This record gives sequence, C-alpha cells and structure tokens, in this order.
Amino acid sequence: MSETVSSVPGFTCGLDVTLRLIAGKWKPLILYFLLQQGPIRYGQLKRAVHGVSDKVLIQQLKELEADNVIKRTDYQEIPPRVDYALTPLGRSLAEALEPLCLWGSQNMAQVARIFAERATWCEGKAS
Amino acid sequence: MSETVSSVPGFTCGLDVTLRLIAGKWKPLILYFLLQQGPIRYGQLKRAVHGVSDKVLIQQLKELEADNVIKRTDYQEIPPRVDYALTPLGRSLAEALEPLCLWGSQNMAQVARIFAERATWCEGKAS
DNA sequence: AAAAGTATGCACCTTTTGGTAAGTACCCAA
DNA sequence: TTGGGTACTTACCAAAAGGTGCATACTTTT
Repeated sequence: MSETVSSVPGFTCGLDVTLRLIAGKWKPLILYFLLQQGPIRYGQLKRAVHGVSDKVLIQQLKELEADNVIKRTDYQEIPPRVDYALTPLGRSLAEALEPLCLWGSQNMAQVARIFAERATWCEGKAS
Repeated sequence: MSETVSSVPGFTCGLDVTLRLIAGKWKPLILYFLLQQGPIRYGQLKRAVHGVSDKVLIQQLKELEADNVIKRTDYQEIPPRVDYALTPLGRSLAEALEPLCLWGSQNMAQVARIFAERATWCEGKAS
C-alpha cells in the first residue's frame, strides 16, 4: 500500500482502483442491468435504470465504452437500433458488484429504516 | 423489482439500496480501512484515506455513525482520543466490498492503462 | 509564554455532477 | 404534410459535494 503500481493515478488500494473506474451515479446500475439482461437496447436499458436522463445515460455509456467496460453495437438501421453489452472486463467487474446487490436485498428493511430516520433528522434540521 | 419494499426511497434493486447507503466519495474507503485496521484513531484513519479533508472526513464519519454503520468511541481525554470501528451491520457491508478490492487489485495494471488513455483523451480535448 | 498535538467546527468557495429543454436525423404511418 | 419512434446532441443551469482557511479547547512540552 505504500507503493502505487502506476504513477498515472495515485491509487491507494484495490478498492480505490475499482471505485474510480465506476465513479458516476448510474454506472454500477448500468453494469448490473447489463449483467442481468444484456445485451439490451438503449431504450430498454433506460427503462431499467430508473430516473436517469438521456443526456447523462449516454454520457456514462460513452465513458464505459471508452474504458472497455461495455461494448456498443450499432446495427445501422432506421430507426436506430443499438445494443449494449458487457465486455469480459466489464462482466468480471459486474460480478464483483453482486455481493453488494445481495447485501442490499438482504438488508433492505434495515436500510429503509435508516433512510426513514434520515428523513426525520433532516426534517428536524429544516425547522 | 416492480414493487418496492419501502416507500421511503424508491429502491430499484438491491444494488441501489447499498449504493445509496454508502454514497459519498470517501465512505467505501472508510469502511475498507476500518475493516483492515479497525478500531482506529481519527488521525490514523485520515492518513489511511489519502487526500480527504478534515471537514469532509468528519462529516462522512458522522453520517456513517448516524446510519449505524460505524461506532465512535470518545475516551474523554486531553488531547482528544477517539476510536472508530465497524458495527455488525457495517462489517457485513465492508465484507461485501471485498470483491471490489480484489477486482481492483487483480486488474490494477489494466485500469492504469485505461486511466492513461483517459488522460491522453482529455489532453486532446483541452487543446 | 509559546508551540505542539488531537479532533472538530464553520463560513465561504470551487468543482463536479446530474438534469432540463430544445433540438437532430431519418424512415414509416396516418 | 404531420406525427411518432429511436438514439443521441448541446447549451445552459441548479444542486450537490468536496475543499480551503482559519478557528476552538486543553494539556503537555519546550
């Protein structure tokens, strides 16, 4: 940990490496849904990832593609038909996210209570 | 996935639950270092989490404590001596992060190349 | 008396991030 | 001719997030 493998970014540990690669509110969810349902169309992915805007989804898809985490296939049709899929690198990364999916599913009730308390706490501050 | 367990936040899936709980640039790293070295002092934690400011570290520690993810122990001494440790909930969450640590360590070289290309690409845009 | 150390607070600021709104291109259907 | 659908672009903007700089309290050390 006292030496970094690469000088480009100063990674502090393995977790730092991964987090920087998937930094972006929607990227982990994009990978998750591509793992579950991929390859899928742009529109289908947008519906799966609730709440994201076109502008940001496209932006983060471009970044993931540039980083060789996902693969984009344009069928050159009209209307446009484009598929997104995980690369081998992306697949291994998405699989590493699975324990977080499992953890969230198993602890959903407790986390919901935590968020309810957060809401109460924020309301208290607002007054 | 069409029904959410709780109405407080509209979770889309288990991963969404987890990501929202640890949303914050430094939180995953805080959990990671507490798992590796905990319980530890504030100063030691700050050194382990490279680059974070006091203001933000304290803020995110407060949030994690409020969410029952970590536990803070003030020994009421002068100079101040404060320990931070994982709660059982926090420990299980930190353990779910371990595959991401492993993935990052195993793919560090390739990710470093990705970041190098990003730098090249950004330089191109800057000119 | 001044400095050091530890953990933390706070006002203000900069940067980052995600979103809105309007637009594009082109074929097909109405 | 107009509207719909798909995937995507772009200018501008608001909110969120993280950081800076200075300060606090108190004991011990110099």
